Amino acid sequence: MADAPRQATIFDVARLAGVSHQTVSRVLNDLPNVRPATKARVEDAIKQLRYVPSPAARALVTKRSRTIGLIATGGTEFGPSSTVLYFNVAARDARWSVFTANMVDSDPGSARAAVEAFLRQNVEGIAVISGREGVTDIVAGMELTVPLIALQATAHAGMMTVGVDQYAGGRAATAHLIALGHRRIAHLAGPQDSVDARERERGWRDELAAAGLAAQVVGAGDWTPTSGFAFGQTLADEVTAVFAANDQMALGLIHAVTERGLRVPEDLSIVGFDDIPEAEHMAPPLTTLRQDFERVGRDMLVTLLGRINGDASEPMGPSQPQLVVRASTAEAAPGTKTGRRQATLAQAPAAD
Amino acid sequence: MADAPRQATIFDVARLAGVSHQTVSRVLNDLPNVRPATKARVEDAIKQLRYVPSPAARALVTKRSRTIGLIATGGTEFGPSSTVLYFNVAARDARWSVFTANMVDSDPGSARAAVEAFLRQNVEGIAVISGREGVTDIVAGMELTVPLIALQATAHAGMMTVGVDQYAGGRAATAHLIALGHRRIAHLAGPQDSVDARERERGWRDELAAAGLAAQVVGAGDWTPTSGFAFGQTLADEVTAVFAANDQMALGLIHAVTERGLRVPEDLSIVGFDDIPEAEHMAPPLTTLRQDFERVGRDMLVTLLGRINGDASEPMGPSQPQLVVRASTAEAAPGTKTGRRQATLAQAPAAD
DNA sequence: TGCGATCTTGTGAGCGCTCACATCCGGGCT
DNA sequence: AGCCCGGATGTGAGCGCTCACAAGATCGCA
Repeated sequence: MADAPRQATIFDVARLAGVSHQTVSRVLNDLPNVRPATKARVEDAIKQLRYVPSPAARALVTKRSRTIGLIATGGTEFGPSSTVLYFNVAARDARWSVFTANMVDSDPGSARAAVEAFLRQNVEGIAVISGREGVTDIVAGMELTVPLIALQATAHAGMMTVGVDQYAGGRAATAHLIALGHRRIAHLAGPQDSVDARERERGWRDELAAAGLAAQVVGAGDWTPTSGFAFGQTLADEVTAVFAANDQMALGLIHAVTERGLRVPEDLSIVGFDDIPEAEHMAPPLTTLRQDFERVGRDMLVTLLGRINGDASEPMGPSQPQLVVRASTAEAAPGTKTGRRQATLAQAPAAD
Repeated sequence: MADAPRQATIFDVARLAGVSHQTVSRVLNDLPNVRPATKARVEDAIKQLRYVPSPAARALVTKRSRTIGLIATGGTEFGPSSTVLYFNVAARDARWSVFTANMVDSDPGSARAAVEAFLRQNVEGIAVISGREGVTDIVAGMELTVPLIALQATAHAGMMTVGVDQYAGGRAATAHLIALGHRRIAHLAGPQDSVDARERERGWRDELAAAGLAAQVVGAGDWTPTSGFAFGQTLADEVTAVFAANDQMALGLIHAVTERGLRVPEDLSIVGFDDIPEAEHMAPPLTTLRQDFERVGRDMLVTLLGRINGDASEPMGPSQPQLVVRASTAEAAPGTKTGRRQATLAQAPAAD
């Protein structure tokens, strides 16, 4: 309900300012060769009429829209959703609009359909925030006419990526455990269609190899606490430490092993990944690798806008995850590395 | 890189089909009075040319855009982000596009700016997924010319709401604790600018009153685990149960009281709210109230589209949260309700 | 003082579509 | 056979803007 006196058009402004519509357009687009006095008059008229240019009309003729399409998978997981959040925030700061398409499944058809819908809307760039290789591949394979940016993933021609060095994170997590004296370090990996998951696993393997240790026990979860729980139920006894590919799985894992009578970290050290807000308050507080999702989201936007504006420079390299040591990791028990299953006898509560 | 033989226009289709552009338009918009044979010819041409109508041109003349603006606050919290997710999914299913504006702060100016940007883009409706009263108020106060929908919140003229019955959830949580024999039931509320938080608190108060119990201890957190932790550090001894306004705060609370030597649920029962994926695997698994965010997101979209299409029917009523009983609540210890601080002596680990 | 070079401003077309209206066609009626 | 009516199709205008170009104003220099 309102005063609907028809939005003012560029002609209304021109008339009020006593100039031609083209001059108004010049002012609008900040083109040179407009006398300051004229410019001021026009700006005045604009303000007076509360005029705002029509994006539709503008898009119709310029084929530009100041709009970006964003494809996101990962549901409500902390990492993806933070990245999406800050991508959006950065876009708004830059006065760009963003269309979002969330995929719950990784149905290739719907990814393709989303891209086509974006293109139809004249988006000037597309961002893919998805760990799922499939989705990124589909989009990258579409011979887009607009710049495309994705989270670090397998490289595709013409596609830029931004992200966090997952491999380094995997190594750091493992190195931390090795430094504590652990020798049997299992890995609870993420889903295999996630590049991040594979990179973390590769870091774990390489770090283990560098220390002359064998990489044996590896399980694959699906990022959920429940999959971590399942892994914990079947974990072999001789393992003294686990590097879980994310914090949520670490939580489920802790739950499972605690239920089996093991203590964390006395009997089993656990490292997570992400540093979700809950990590600090888990029982015990979780040692993990923090990723700077805010930075990733912003970098993606900035890099994409740069490319849209013809800036051919390379995107900035991946940022480094940061090890946050809390209470879920401890020195490996010296001496025997088996038979600790029975060790869970009562102790007086430790004072602070 | 690409074949850029200029997108086909409606005229190209018309020429190929041997009809006028207007007939093509009729087919496009599914208008009556087109001979089936003609229609078929046109559809054929469309397919052949891979023609897709230009939203910009269409929007320019119709003032419609098949686009919705979504304002979201709440960052990466599970509830809001799930709701946003399913709203987006439902929109895509309905072949509508959605612009998203995330607010990190509740700066009134930026909410207003977001709405104006939406309007400029000819959005046909606006949705606000925000617990923060401020944001909703701002938008509701803007005399929009398009339908507006928001999460359940204070009613505003012309604004529809959809949501979950938070009050009922508060009562159910409290009733559960009362049924277990608790008499000193504290509440850890959410931020006071959240209608949901206040409704949950009101439910707690009313249920307590209905049972003839006094509502004394109440703290206000900010939804984060850390604020729950702080509350737990200062919780009075005589309290035997806490209803926390969300699961994350419950987690921090558990952490704090555990650190103080209390056991959950033996010494303190705790109920959360939301049923985040982590709840099931907390230590102990959390009793909580599940909200169906997927339904809320979908309902918002459906209701909004209905209103856009002139459907004046009332939105469906709020859905009911569901109590999920896990291990963080137990019968109140009979007899003394004080002095239990010292009770945390060692016990043999319970077998399954 | 005059004429081209330069700055400033205006004019017209057209982006791709829908809307309002005009025109055409065939069949049922007298 | 002639006429009217309604379904099928075509015509032209115009949404609000930018682009290419033309024209007018200004200035410098000889």
